This record gives sequence, structure tokens and C-alpha cells, in this order.
Amino acid sequence: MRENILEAAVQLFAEYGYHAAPLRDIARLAGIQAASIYHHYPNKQSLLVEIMETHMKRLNSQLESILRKYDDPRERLRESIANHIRLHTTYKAEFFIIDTELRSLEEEPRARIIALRDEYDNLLQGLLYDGMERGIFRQSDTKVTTYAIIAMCTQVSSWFRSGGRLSVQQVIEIYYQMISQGLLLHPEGAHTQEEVARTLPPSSALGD
Amino acid sequence: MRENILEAAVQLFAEYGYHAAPLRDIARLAGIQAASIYHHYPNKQSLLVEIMETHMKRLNSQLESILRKYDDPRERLRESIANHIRLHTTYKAEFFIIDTELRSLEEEPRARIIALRDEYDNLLQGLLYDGMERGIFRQSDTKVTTYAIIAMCTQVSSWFRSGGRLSVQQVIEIYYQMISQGLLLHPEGAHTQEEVARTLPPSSALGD
DNA sequence: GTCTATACTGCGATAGAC
DNA sequence: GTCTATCGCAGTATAGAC
Repeated sequence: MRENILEAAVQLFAEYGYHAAPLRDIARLAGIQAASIYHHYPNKQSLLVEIMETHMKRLNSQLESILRKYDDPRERLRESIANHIRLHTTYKAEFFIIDTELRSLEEEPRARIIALRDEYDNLLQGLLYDGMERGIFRQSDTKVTTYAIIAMCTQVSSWFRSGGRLSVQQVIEIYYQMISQGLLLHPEGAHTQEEVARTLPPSSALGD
Repeated sequence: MRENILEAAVQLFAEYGYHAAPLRDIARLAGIQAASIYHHYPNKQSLLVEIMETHMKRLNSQLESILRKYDDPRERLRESIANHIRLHTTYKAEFFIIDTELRSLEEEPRARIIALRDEYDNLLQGLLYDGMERGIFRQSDTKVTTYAIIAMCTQVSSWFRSGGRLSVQQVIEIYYQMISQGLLLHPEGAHTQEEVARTLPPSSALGD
């Protein structure tokens, strides 16, 4: 029953948002009365916390295992993107909630979830930094680049439909191409490294 | 006063979410009583609708003017990204609301706002398609690529702080580099499309 | 155009029987 | 472990004076 309640909560939180999803509706979807939920969970907030915590921890632990398994930055990047997209399409609703309901968390649980998210950010940022150090990735602001990658891969959970036009694997391919190669086909003249360097603000201007 | 009320609503919708922001608090922030809001707006929903509609229309009209002004896909892309990021940092809270409160719209206004968003998507998708046709952009799925670009540029509104480490212009540079060139420094040998395909692990090896 | 007062509704949560 | 009944409160919105 605990599981039924949680699934119902996932569905309604994702569809209407935490505050707009009445406990009575969650109960009805789980096939019980609202009061019965309190036998399994202390309150509404705890449903949200459990959904977020479970999936953020899974996301982190899988990324950690990828970083242990691979050394080459390209493989690490590819596998990290694949992992992110696979989880965000498999647990579409759950990650959509993580992405949109942080504001609905009370103070202490929010701090915990944000810490998990920061951990994830940092692992990816480390991956990029290492790849730049080793001359495999272009020099760029690791923080902003990390945010950008996470943002684009995360949003997959808002438009992906399984059984739709594209398979998960195709989406992963498209994203990896986009992230690793960018859009321009022939970077031509103005795009050798020195010239790029001249085009960019000096890195000192980007420093903290 | 209309303007004060709207500003208060923007601030509280962005901070707590539409459903979690009581009209009484919006009124207090605007320096009046809750009931007085109803002299200016018919209900709470209309505040949300006005915020979203105003800014989505602005975003669209500026993109249209860029597409009229420039012909080269590279310039169009760069200016479109710059426009997107500039608006999303200038009207940070407003676009954050557009991004997170679509669910809170009632049916008819939601259809209108989604139509505006689709219009924007389509203009960008057309830009990419044209660039690919003309051999300037890499061939890729225009829909997914458009979503990816919009997602990364939109999220700027959730972390950007004016007066922070990076200026708007620097953020635009970083994003344009990322989108146009990607992360890999030396795609080595793998610059052409066929070679890229050969360099990557065979898609079968990536199966779910 | 803003106020005070209040109607009305629906929410999360609790009590206590079974 | 689930139910019925209900409490207490907070929410949007309205009425009507000034």
C-alpha cells in the first residue's frame, strides 16, 4: 500500500503540482481514504521528500559508478549523459517533480535535496574540469557548462514520450552529438583555438 | 497600482509558486488590502496570465525582428541566443514563472500561452533547419536540438544573479561557444559526418 | 479606489470505532 | 490498517461602506 500511495502522489504531483494536488485525490487514486495515508506517512510533505530523495540518490550513485568505471573523459561524458537521460525518461514524472517542486520542500528536507543536487553538479563539473586539464575538452567555464548540460538533459523528462517518435537511445545520440560537437559544421576561419580565444572575453574577466 | 500588484505577484509566484502564494501576501507586498486587488484584476489567475502573456509576446516579437534583420544562420543563431538570455536575465522572475507555472493555468489561457511557446519553438526550429539546408549547421533532429537549446538558455533564469561572477554578455559567450562548437576540442579525424559515426561506439553497443 | 467584514469552500490533519 | 466523522484553518472572492 505504501507503494500505491507513493505512485499516486508521483502522478498527481507531476500533473498538478504539489500544492494543487489534494491528499484526498491521492488517496482516491490509491484506492483508500485520505485518513488512511497517515498510517503510512506522517504527512503530505513526507511523500514529496521520499520521492525526491530516492531518485536523487539513485542518480548520484549511478554517476559515481560510471566515474569509477571509465577514465577517458569522452567515455565518461557519454556515459554520464546516457545515464542522466535514461533515468530521466524511465522515471519521467519523478524527475519532473524534482525539477519543479524544490520550492515546495520545507527547510530541512530542502537543504538535504539541494545537497544531493550539488553533489551531482560537482561530480559532473569535475568530469569536465579533468577533461579540460587533459586537453580533450575545450576550455570553458565549468560551472556554467555543467548547468547547461544538466538543463538540456533534464528537460528531456518534460517532452519525452515512450513509444513516441524517438527511442531513448536516439535521444541520447542526438544529445551527445550536440554536447560534444555543437551545431556548426565547418567552424572555418574564425574558429581555430587562438581565434576562439580572441573572441572570448579573456579568462581573467571570467574569474571570480 | 496595477503595476505594483503585478510586480508583487511576480515576486511571490517566482519565490513560492502560484498556488503557494496567497493573494493576501501579494496585496500586503503591494501595500493594499487583498480585496482591493479585485478592483484592478478579476481574479488571481488573471495575474498569472498577464505575466506570462506579456513576456512570451515580447520574446517572440524580438526573435521575429532578429530573423528579419539577419540572414546568415550563424548570426541568426548568435543573436537569438543572445536575445533569449538577455530577456531571461532581465526578466528573470517572469520567465521563471513561465517556465514553472504552466500547470497552474486554466484551460483556455494555457492553450494561448502554449501556442505562443510553440510559435517561438517553430521560429527557432526554422532557423536551424535553414542552417542545415545551407550546409552551415550539422544535420541533426531539429526538434530535439531546438528543445535542447531552449532548455539550456532558459535555465539561466534560475541561477543567474546580476552583479554575480559573470556578466550577461559573458554568459551569452559561453553559451554560444557551447552550442556552436560543443565540448570536444579535437574531434580528430572525426570531423565529417561519416567519421563521427565511425568514431562513436556502434549504437548497438549502447543498447538499453 | 480602497477599506472592513465576511461568506464560502476546500485543505491537511486528528479522533476514535472497527 | 482502514474507515467515518469532524476539527480548525487558510484560501479566494464578494458585499457594501466610505
